[in-house]
Amino acid sequence: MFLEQSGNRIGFGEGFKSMTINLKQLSKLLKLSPTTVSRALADYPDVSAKTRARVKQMAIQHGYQPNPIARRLQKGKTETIGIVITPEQNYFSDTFFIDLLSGISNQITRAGYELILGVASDEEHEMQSMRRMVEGKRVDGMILTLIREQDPRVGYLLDRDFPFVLYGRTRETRPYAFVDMDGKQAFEKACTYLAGLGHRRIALLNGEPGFMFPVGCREGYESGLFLSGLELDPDLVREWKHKDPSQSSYRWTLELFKNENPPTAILFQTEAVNGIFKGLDELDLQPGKDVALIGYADLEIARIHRPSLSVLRPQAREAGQRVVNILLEVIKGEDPGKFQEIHQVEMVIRETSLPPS
Amino acid sequence: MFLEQSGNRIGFGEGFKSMTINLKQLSKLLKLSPTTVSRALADYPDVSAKTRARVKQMAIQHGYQPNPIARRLQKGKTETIGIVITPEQNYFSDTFFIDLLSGISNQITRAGYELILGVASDEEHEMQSMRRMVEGKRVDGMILTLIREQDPRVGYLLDRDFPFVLYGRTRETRPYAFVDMDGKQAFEKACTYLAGLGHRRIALLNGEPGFMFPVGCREGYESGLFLSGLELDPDLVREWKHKDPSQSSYRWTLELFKNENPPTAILFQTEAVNGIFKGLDELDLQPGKDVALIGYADLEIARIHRPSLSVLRPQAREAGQRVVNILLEVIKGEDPGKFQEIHQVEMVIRETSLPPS
DNA sequence: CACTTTTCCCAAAACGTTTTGGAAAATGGA
DNA sequence: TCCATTTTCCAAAACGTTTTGGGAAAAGTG
Repeated sequence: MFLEQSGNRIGFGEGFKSMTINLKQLSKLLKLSPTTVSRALADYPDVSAKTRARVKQMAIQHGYQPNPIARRLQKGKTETIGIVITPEQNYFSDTFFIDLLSGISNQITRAGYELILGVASDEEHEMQSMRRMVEGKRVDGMILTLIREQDPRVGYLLDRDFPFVLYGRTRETRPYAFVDMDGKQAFEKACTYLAGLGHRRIALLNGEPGFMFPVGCREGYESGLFLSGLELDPDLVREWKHKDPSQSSYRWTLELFKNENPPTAILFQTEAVNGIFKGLDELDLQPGKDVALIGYADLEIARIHRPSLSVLRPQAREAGQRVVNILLEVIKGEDPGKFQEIHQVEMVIRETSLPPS
Repeated sequence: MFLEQSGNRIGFGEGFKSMTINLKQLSKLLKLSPTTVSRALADYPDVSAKTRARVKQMAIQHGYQPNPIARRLQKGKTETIGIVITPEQNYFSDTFFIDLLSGISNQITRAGYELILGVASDEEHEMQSMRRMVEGKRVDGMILTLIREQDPRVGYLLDRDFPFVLYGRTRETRPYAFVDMDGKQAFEKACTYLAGLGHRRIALLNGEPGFMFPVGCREGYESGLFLSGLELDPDLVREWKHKDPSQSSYRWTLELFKNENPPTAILFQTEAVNGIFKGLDELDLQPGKDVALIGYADLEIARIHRPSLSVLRPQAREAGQRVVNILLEVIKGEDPGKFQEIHQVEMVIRETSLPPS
C-alpha cells in the first residue's frame, strides 16, 4: 500500500512565512534603538565599529531583510523600473531580445531595483500600460524598445520630465538619453565588404518602415554603395513586416529576382532569414554560393544553418546593462542629454559571404 | 542655420512631475477628512451618496491616484507577483511563451497587481532570483514555468507555505496548484491519428529529459501506439536538448533514418522543426510526402512553411490567464490543492499529415 | 579642572495610505 | 418632546522603514 505517500506534514504550514523579522524586533533583540540598527546596517559613520559588527552579525543570524515597501515609502522612490513589450512585433523571435532583457535584468537586480513588465497587444495598449506605470507612481523610470520614427511615448515622457532611456533612437529635437546600435556603420561595413569581393548588385531587405532602426540601415547601405562607387537601384530595396517577417521576406525575395539584372548579394535583418532561404530555395539558388548573404543579429539559425550565415553581431547584453546604468543616473537627476551612446557592431564572416560566381 | 533646433523649453522641466496630488491634499480641497475620502473612493457604505459622488468627481478632476506603495505598506501586501525566466533554455523561440506571458500580464494588470520579472542565466541563478523575491518580501506569489521532474523550487515554496502556481507539473506528493497542458492526451491523439492513416512506424523526437513535459508526451505516444495495436520500438524515440534544439534534432533525425526499418511519421515539439527539416532535406525526403509530421505548438514557422505543418495547438494565452486567477485565489488563502487544471490541446491538421506513400 | 570637540546613540517625525473605534448629527418612533 | 436608532463623518493608530535634530558620554585640549 502507498499510504505513506499522502505525505501530510502536520504543523508545517503557516508560521514559516511570518518568521521574517522586523527592524523593531531586531533592535529589541540587540537592546538598541531602531535608528541605530538602521544606521549600522547602512554603514553610517556615527555608529561604532563594535556595535555595527554586532548588529550585522545579528541581522544575518536572523535573516533580517528590510521591508522594501516600507523603505520605498520613506525614501519616496519605487526602486522599480518599467518596460513594456508587444508580442505582435515578434521581438521574441530569438535570443536577441532575451539577451537585451537579460542584461537589463541583471543590472537592475544588482542595483537592488525591480523590473516590472507590461505586455501590450498593440500600440494603444502599449501607451496605456506605460501611463499606468508612470501616472500610477509604480516606477521611477522607463526603458523603451522598438522605437518608431515618430514615437509618442518619447514626447509623453519628455513632457512630464519623467526619467527614461531608449534602446534605439527617434526623431526628437529635445535632448534625451539613448543607447543605440550603429546600424548605419554596420550596414555600410557589410556593403563595402561585399562590394570589395566584387559584388555589383547588392540588395537590401530592410525592416518595417515607420520604425527608426531601418532608417540607419538604409543610410549605411546607401553610404556603402557610394563609397564603393556603386549606384543605388531602388528596385533592389524592399521592406518586410514585423507581423510576419518570414512571409513578407519570402515574397520580396522572389520579387527581387524578377529583376532583369538580379542581385548577387542581399543585406537584411536576420529575423527575415527564413523567408529568404525559402525564396532562394524556390528559385533554385544556393545561399552563399549563388547569392551572398549578410544578416543583422547573430541568431541561433545563423550559426546552425549550412552554409552558416555571415552576420553583423550587436552585443545585446552589454547594451541592456548600459541602458540600466544610464537610467539610474538619469533617475538620480543627471542630465539625460549627456547619455547618448552609439555602440559599434562587429561583423562575423562565415560561409555566406563569398565573391560572386 | 539650425539654431532653433536646440529646442530649449525653459521652465518646462521640474514641477510637472510633482503635480501628482495627495490624499491629504485632496481631502483638504474637499474639506473632508482623509478617512472619509479614502472610504468614499473605496465605496464604503458609511459615506453618503452625495459626498461619495463629490469625492469621486474631484478625484477624477485632479487625476488623483492613491500611492500604491503607501497602500501596500498599510495592507501588508506587495500586490506583486514574480516570474523568473532563463534564456538558456530558449523558451523564447517563438510566440508560444510570449503568448503565455501576455495572458499572465493582462490578468495581473486587471487585478491591479504588478508583474516583476527576473532573468536568470542558469538553474542556480534561477533559484537565487526567486529567493530574492520571496525572502526579500518583494512578491505575494510566484509563477513557475519550465518545470523539471524534480524541481527544487517547488519544495522550497511548499516548505515555507508561500503562494505559487505552476505552469506545468512536477513529481511532488504534497498538494499544489498548477495549470498544465494535456501533453499525454495530445500526443495520444496525434499518434492514433497517424496510425489511423496507416502509419506503422511512428517516431517520437521528444523534449529534454529531466523536464516534466516530455514525460507526458512519451506516455501519450506509448498509449497511442498501444491503442492502435502498434509496438513500441525504442529505436524510434530520441530526445533533443534545450540548448540547441535545431542542432540536436538535426542529428537525431539523421539517426532515425539509419534504422533499417525507418519511420514514416515523426511526432515532436515544434521548437525542433528546423533541425528536422534540415535532416530530411539532407536525406532527400520531402516533409509531408515521404514523412508525416505533427508538431506540438503552433509556431509561426508551422503556418508559413510549405507544406504547412500539422500541429497540436496549446492555448497559451488562456493558460496564462488561468494561472494568474488561480494564484490570486491562493494568495487570498484558498487551498492550492483545489486548483489543478489540465487543459485540452486541439489538433490542427494541415499538410504534413498524409497517409504513408 | 574646565572647556571644547568628538563619538555614539536615540526619540520623534515623516512617507501616504487604510483600518479601528468611536462621536456627532440626523432620523424615526412613542 | 424624548429616547433609540441610523446615518454620516472623523481622529488616531498602524504598516516598517529612514531621516532629522539633537543629547549624553567619552575623549581631547588648555
